[in-house]
This record gives sequence, C-alpha cells and structure tokens, in this order.
Amino acid sequence: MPELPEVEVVRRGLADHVVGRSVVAVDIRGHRVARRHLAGPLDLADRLTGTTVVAARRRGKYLWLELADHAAGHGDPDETALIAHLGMSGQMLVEPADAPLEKHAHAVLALRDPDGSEGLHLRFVDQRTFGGLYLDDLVTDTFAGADALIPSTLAHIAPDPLETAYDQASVVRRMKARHTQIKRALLDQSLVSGIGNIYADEALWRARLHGERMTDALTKPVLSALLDHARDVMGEALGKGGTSFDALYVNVNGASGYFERSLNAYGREGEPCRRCGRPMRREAFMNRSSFSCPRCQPRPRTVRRTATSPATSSGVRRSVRG
DNA sequence: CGTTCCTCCTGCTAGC
DNA sequence: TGCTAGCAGGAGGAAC
Repeated sequence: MPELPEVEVVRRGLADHVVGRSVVAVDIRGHRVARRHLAGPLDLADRLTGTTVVAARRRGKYLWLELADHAAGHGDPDETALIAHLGMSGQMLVEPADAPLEKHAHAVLALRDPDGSEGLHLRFVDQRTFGGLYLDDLVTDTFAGADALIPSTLAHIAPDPLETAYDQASVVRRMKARHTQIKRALLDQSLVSGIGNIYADEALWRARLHGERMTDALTKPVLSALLDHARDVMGEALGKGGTSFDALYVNVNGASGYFERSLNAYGREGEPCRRCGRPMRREAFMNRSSFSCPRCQPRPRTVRRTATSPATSSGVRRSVRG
C-alpha cells in the first residue's frame, strides 16, 4: 500500500527517468483511470500529447508531473500538471516500448528523449483501480509561499512531515482543536499528509498511544512527539526503499515489502511486542484493522461515543454553546 | 460547520 | 477440489 515513502520512491524514479522527456503518444485504456479527469479520457490523451515533463513533485501520497506544452496558441503554457494517485495498488513503470503490456495497464505514454530517440513507455498499472490520472492547473501553494505551485485540486492537502513547508507546531494546534480519535487525525490528509494505516500504527506504537485516544485530551508535547515518530518511521522506510529500484524500472509497488521486516506494529497480531513481549492485538477500526500492544498502548478509559450519545449533563466538553 | 460513514475495485486466502 | 466470503484500504462525498 503506497504511503509517503513508497510514493517518494516513485517520484525519484520519475525524476530520474521521465523528467526531460516528451510525450509523443498516449493510450488511455478504459475510462476508470481517468475518472477524475472530468473532460474524459480522450481529452486527457489529447492534452498530454506533445507536452514535455519538466518536474516530478509530490505532496503526501499525491504525485504530479509539471508539463510544458508545445502546442501553438495554447492559452496557459507551463501551468499544467499530470496528477497521479496510486491508490491501493498503482504503479508507474518505465519500460521498453516492446515490453509485454501488463494486464492492468490503464495508461501508456510513449516518450521521446531530448535527442529525438524513442522507445520508452511510461505506464500506469493498477490492479485495484483505486488510483488514477488527471490534468489540473497549477495555483499558488498557500502552505509553501508565493513561489511554490500546486495543482488546484490538491490545495486542501496539508504538507507532509518530510517537506520544508511542513509546520509541526501548526499541525499540533489544529489537532488539539479537534475532537476526534488520534488515529483518525493522523489519517486526515488535510491535517498532515502522507500517513496511511501502516505508518499510523507504527507511529502510535512508538509513541505508546492507543489510536482511539482523543486529540483534545492529549497534550501538545505528546502530539508533537507522535508526529516526530511519524516523520521518523517514514524517513527510515524511505531510506530502505530508495535502494530497491533499478535503471529502467521505477519500482513503486508498496507491497514489495522491503520495509516489512522493520514494522513493529502493523500486521503483527499475536506476535510479541518488541518492547514488552506481550502479544500484539488487532482491533477493527474504520472498516479496517489496527495493530497495537495491549500493555504499551492501553485503551483510553473514557469511551465517549459522540455519535450515539452526545448528551453531557455536566457540559464540561461543551465549550462552544454559551 | 465538524465529524463519521460508505463506496469504489480485484486478487488472494481461509474455510467449508 | 471448487466454491464463497472476507479482507486489504485511500479518499471523496454523502450523511448526520
């Protein structure tokens, strides 16, 4: 499952093997991969053809290629990006054009080198088709300052812990102002981006916090330490994943497992906690699974169910309504 | 408005 | 052996 480290590995591969090349032909296979491109797959293919990739960027789990458009008379040159989200199972592969087409190849971009030679494909392959491609205009990035640009549809995605625009004090303030479970907050890409189910569990284990602790009941230093752990664990995973792709194959499948052996929480139900030896537990959470240590990460005592019974006679938590 | 819940998809695995 | 049910989960948008 590609989260920040896996997506960054892909971005680096794209920076090495796609930036500087031009798109000479595009085949969008099926409609689903372009479902976020509202003008449809044919429009996506038309507008991609003839562009040159000038940069490969990322925020959180989103990737985008900045495009320069050679088409004459185009009104907005240099301000378009091809956005790629890998979803659950997406891959970006750079391969020889004569390589056998993958079963789930949904988009094929034929590339041309600056010297005019051809023969490489950039392919978007996605088994479960949660991912997709679309074009978008670049706008000023309000998180990063006037010089930085971001696709308009990603304006609500917060900076991730590995970029310079990331302001942890601000994230902590916004988290503390929320009234929700801490794991939900970690997964909320508008608060801090890049964290998925795996790294959320890893960060919570390192911080010795149960994911159902409430954000507004945690102190700012605790929240900050948790975010430090999230940054650390993703940085360590990136350090291990960055070595596993070779020249023509932009490895990007998060399931390839290079970091798997280093996980302390995710997927370790019944196995001993690497701190205290207690068997790790698995609990249902948001229609998926959470893994934690029953001793190091005790469940919160107050199980307030906000959805079913918001009634609080004391009104302690009700600060809004005067 | 803030927060929670549902849905999209397909390959693999457990269980009968 | 072959079938089915369950599971994996990112993110948008509906629902509350």
